[in-house]
Amino acid sequence: MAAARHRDHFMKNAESTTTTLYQVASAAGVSPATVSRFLNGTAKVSDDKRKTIERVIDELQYKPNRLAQSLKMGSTRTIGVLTQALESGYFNRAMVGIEDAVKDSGYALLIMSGHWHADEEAERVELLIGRRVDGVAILTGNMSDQQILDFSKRVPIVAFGRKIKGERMLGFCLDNYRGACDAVEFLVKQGHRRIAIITGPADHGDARARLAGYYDTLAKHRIEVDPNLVVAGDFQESGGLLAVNQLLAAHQRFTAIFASNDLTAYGARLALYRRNIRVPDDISIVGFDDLHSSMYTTPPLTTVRQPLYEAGIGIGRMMLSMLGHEQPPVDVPSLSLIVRESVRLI
Amino acid sequence: MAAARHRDHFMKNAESTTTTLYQVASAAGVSPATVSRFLNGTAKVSDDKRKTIERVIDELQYKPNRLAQSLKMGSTRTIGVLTQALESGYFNRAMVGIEDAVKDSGYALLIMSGHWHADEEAERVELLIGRRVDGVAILTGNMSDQQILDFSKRVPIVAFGRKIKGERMLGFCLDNYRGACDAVEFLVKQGHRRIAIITGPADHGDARARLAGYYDTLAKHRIEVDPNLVVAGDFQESGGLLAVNQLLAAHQRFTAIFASNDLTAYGARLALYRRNIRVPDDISIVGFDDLHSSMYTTPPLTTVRQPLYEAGIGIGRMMLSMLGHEQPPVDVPSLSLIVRESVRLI
DNA sequence: TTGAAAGCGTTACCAC
DNA sequence: GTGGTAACGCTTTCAA
Repeated sequence: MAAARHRDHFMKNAESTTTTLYQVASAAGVSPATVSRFLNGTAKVSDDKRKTIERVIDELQYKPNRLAQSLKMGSTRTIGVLTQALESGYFNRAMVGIEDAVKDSGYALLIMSGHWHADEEAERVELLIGRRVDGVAILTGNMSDQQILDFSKRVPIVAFGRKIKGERMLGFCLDNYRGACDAVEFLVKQGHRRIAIITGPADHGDARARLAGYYDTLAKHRIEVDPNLVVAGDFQESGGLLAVNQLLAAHQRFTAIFASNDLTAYGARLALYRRNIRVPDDISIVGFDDLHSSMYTTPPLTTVRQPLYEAGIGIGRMMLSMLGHEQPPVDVPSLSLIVRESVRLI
Repeated sequence: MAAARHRDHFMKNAESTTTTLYQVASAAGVSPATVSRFLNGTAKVSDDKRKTIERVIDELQYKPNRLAQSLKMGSTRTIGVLTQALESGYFNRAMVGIEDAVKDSGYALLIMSGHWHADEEAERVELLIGRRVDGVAILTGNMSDQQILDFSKRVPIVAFGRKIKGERMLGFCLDNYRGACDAVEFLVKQGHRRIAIITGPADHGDARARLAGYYDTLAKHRIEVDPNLVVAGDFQESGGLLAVNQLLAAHQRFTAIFASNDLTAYGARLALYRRNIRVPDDISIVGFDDLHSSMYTTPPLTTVRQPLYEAGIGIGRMMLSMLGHEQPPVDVPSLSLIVRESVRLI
């Protein structure tokens, strides 16, 4: 499809005639100020004038130009959102929450993704600010806290996955550590002692918290951790698959796997399937995140649910409230273990 | 978390001082016009002036106000995207394509979702237009072609999943019918005769095309279709699950299931798992879409791949080219059957 | 209640 | 090359 060819065709008649408030005013025989006042309810407008203005407005199909409004008022009524990947079920769950939170506020979301790359993230935020968003929501990522704090001098920020707080900046986290403790605790309670963990990226805060939860819970139960059972993943299915292959190739003995996130669990589960190792009969698996699809894996995955949607609502509301709009309180539930069918009692 | 409480704290010192081009001009001892010319390379600027301007600009950390630019130039360099759900792996794959296509163009994406509801979709497009996007990309949805055509009088549109064409509007589809034919053909070639289909929503064009492919392919092979084997789904996992339950409860005989999309296949697969029916040993499944996760289901799903990413690239490029930016051609590959492990030869 | 007019921060035309 | 200045479409004093 030679896209370029369409150009000439489409460029002509590109001038959609836009009605301006000024035109409405003169057609209605009043001043622009009056029309503006009518539109915004800024002041009382006499009944007869209001009538004609109303009529003219829909005769002319007048729609205010938000650009001009924004320029004048210094607010675009737009919230920038820095996500990491448009295709991530994890982030998008939160995104839906944000979307719902701002739905009726007149704010729109300007979404950009940083792909877990600090430089790219900073560049996107810069872009967002350049576009004069009223605030930006940052979903985790790899920028330093200081970078974000600096940005918050230029624009209000709410950061998800950070505990930083500042003048015009709010940050909040879910307790990944506790979630991981719960998961491992559960495994232990089900009689598992040799529990492998497939970690997330080493530079990822959440991944580290989950790993810490693993270590500490094992320690708490005086279970010695076998370093051979902690193997690196990457929060992707492929990493989980590779990790299990590696475990198996090295003939490690283990009865359960704690996958640092659900995607990892999916990969792990496939690796097991390939070798005819049954889940949970032979090996138990617990994941982390509770992606929607974890309800439909075979077997359905026991996993730690992150209240991402609620977190999204929280993010949206916090932003709105920083922007001066009264918001109802939101309580983000804590992480909770969802017991399904991928763990067996031994 | 009582979001409202933060307000007072954050509202003060909300006035970030923004440097304007005018300030740069006077600090550099030149006219605004000159600064503008320098910034945009619109005309030659003498070396000494350029030097001072450059210096002043980064002393003052000047960043042009895009709002003012947009107002003046009549272009926001923003493309509106109407998707259906922020959380859909299907749409988001295309979204990533769009994102990549416009990445270096200076355009940003303003994304809104219509949730498959014609009214909401129209409302969003209206919002998008109100925000003066330069063009809008519409990803399927339930608006009528005429509605879209009407919108295209106000703003350039590229519509994915529609075959309509207009003055300032381009539409293109993937060939769902052919894809479905390929899927069913494959099943038949593998020896299946009693093939159930779990359909998508009846009012969904793609779903209907897939159903038609099912009927026609069976007919082509002189296989009589048993109406009991066509059961309704909803493009969600739950629908697939229910459908299979229904099939099984009615004691229908069948050796294969054609799921109208991958989510449906996941649900179907779980229903089978619950009854200890093996896939593909007892029942074969083929899906449609080839979501990323279909590579990691157990067994990995045989499915029809939709080149959504490439379609996204196409959408982005078509948009850009309608907007007057020369674009490289893109060829969107056709649908193709990805044979994995969920179908058995009988 | 209403209007005139001064911006908001740019760009671009018209002179010089 | 460069400066003055009129827009772009709106909101909001300030007067009347």
